[in-house]
Amino acid sequence: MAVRVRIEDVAEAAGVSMKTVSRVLNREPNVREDTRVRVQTAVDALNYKPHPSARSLAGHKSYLIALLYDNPSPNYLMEVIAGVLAACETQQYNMMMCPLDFGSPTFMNAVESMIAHSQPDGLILTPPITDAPALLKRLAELELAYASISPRRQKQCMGVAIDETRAAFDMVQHLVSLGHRRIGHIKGHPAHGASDWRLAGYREGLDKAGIKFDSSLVVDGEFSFESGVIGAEQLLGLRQRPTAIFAANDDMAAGVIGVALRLGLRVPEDLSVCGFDNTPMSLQIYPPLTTVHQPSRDMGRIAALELLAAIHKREVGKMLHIPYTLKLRQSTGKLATPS
Amino acid sequence: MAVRVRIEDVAEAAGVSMKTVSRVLNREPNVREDTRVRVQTAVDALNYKPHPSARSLAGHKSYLIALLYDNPSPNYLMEVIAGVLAACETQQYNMMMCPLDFGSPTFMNAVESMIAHSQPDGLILTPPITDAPALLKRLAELELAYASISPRRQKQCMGVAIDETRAAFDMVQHLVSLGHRRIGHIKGHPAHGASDWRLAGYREGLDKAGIKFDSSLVVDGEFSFESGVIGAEQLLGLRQRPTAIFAANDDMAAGVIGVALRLGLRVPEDLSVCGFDNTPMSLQIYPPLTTVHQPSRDMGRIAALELLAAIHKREVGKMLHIPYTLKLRQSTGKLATPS
DNA sequence: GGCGAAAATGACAACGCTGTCAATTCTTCT
DNA sequence: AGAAGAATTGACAGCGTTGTCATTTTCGCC
Repeated sequence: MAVRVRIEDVAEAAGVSMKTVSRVLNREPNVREDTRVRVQTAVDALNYKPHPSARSLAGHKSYLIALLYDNPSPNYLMEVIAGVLAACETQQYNMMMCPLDFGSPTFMNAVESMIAHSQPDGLILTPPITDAPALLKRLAELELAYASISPRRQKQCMGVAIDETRAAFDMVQHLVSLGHRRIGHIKGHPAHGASDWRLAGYREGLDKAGIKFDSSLVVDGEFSFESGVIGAEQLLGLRQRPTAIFAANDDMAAGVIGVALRLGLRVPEDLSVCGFDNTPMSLQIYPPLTTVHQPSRDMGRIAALELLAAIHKREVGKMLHIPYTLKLRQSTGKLATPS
Repeated sequence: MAVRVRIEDVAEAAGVSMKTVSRVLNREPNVREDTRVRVQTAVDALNYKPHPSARSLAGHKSYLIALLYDNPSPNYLMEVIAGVLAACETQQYNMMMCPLDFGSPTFMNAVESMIAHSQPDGLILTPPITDAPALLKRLAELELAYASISPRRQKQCMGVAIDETRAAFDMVQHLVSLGHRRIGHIKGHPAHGASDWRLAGYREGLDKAGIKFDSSLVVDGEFSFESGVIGAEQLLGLRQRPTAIFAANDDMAAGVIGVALRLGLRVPEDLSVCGFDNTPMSLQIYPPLTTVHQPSRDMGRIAALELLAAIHKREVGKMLHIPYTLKLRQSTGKLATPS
């Protein structure tokens, strides 16, 4: 590789001092428009790229944001990552990945060590790490900025979320509109706020339709395919079994469909099934799954943009809510025989 | 945060010069054992972490490796990432993610720009980016080290792979052992070496079993669920349809199962289906999919370790082959009625 | 036109570490 | 014991930026 172009070279080419080039590059105020143009021209002509480490060292910033996650769905995380990277690119920032074990006793040690070593300028938290009290407390102490994606307690932090309760509510309304009255629900993992919100939306949906809540129709799950299988076995083993099952995510819904087929039930003629998340898999099973689409990539991008803005302006952002979409597919329908 | 502990502080605590501390930290030779211990003790006592940017600036290294990928399966990529991160952690390295569009005319510009900006010490290439001639040529020019995961041409580069041909061969043998003679194959995306290897293994498997190759039983695919659906419709629409279909990956196999169920065929009683990759989805469809497990996490880890070794020792590594596993599940079986 | 204030620019010292090379200490051999 | 050579250690100058603060230029106004 040819020798590196340095800020000094650009300064000479533009006939200004290094510091002025630095100002232009960092969009600092108090630079005359014509010198700004002159510098920018020199930068482009020389194809100058500032040295990240030098910037970081001199500027007392790492130009790094860390993405904290704990074993989420790869599909979900990859979408979030794509969004965060897109946001970082526009602002000369980098993203580092931080896989963590939320439940582990060394969780906070791992976080401390990561922070001490990498010195990120900010963090992006994904569920369920959004809701680790010890972590949030420590970040406040360190005055380290963070943005949360779908945190449980949304009032007190910056970040982005969708109205999951409303989405679940809409989904139940969809089932009701198809004629279903006995609607089962498989809950999500108790550590995730999403589980509560989706259950709440389920209950509100029943209320709205004037259907009495029946606790035997709600079973525990933990977002995994296997827990969906177990939940489905419980629900479909009931004397009066539900005609529709709303699983709190797609993986569990896939488990439900598997059990239904195994039991000789047709989907959706004998049983309607719906999930939440719109994973790629939801289109790859038979029948394609009715679900809720959460714009994860946008959420990653927006969370990162908020975080970067907060880092620059040193002010707190707000929790942003963005729209979701119901994906109505073939796994839900009217009953073949009127119940 | 408290004021940062610097190498100077450690040096003072240990009663040596900064340079000696640096030597201990970087495992350089020519340090007496007792001073090494003394320094290490001071490092631990003060919980000293070297400042990455300062190290990078002074050492003319970025301590960064870049992971290049183009829209692969999220499941696959997340496994690779986990492996690469694990390897990086042990050596004080960082990983950066580089999503790229392999087919785009700006592909090389994107790469150049990333390299110029981030100055990674090495790259990890994932399929199909492993096989971009322009990229490999440029990396050779730049003398930038890289490790390839499952590249098409394995002789000339460092990296890691499994014997995909042999795995496909084994899979066909499995189908033959169940009594199948008319075995269809849906090919993968032509840009991926894997497509060729798996097809080759399919043909070798037929040869071994003394089954004549029938080109009407091999159809094009491109690794997507949808292409699996189309391929299955072709194969199952044949006058004499196959009794088993070996799809070149799991997504396509899922498409095959969907079509089979839609046509009223039972799996595996009327049709055996198998895939490749052992994605989580392969366990979440009904019936669970027979497939080949590729240890992607290990492959990521090993590729990163090779790369880091090469960066340190400035010497070229070799292509490593590691074992795969056949996952025999319920989507393959004997025919219900002898054909 | 001249004055004071504000805007624009520049000089130079950090930032925290490693490379270089010189200085010191230890070995080994005679 | 002394010399040569090897092993170990240290002093110090960068690495390429930005922060600080001084200096110069421009502007508004009487």
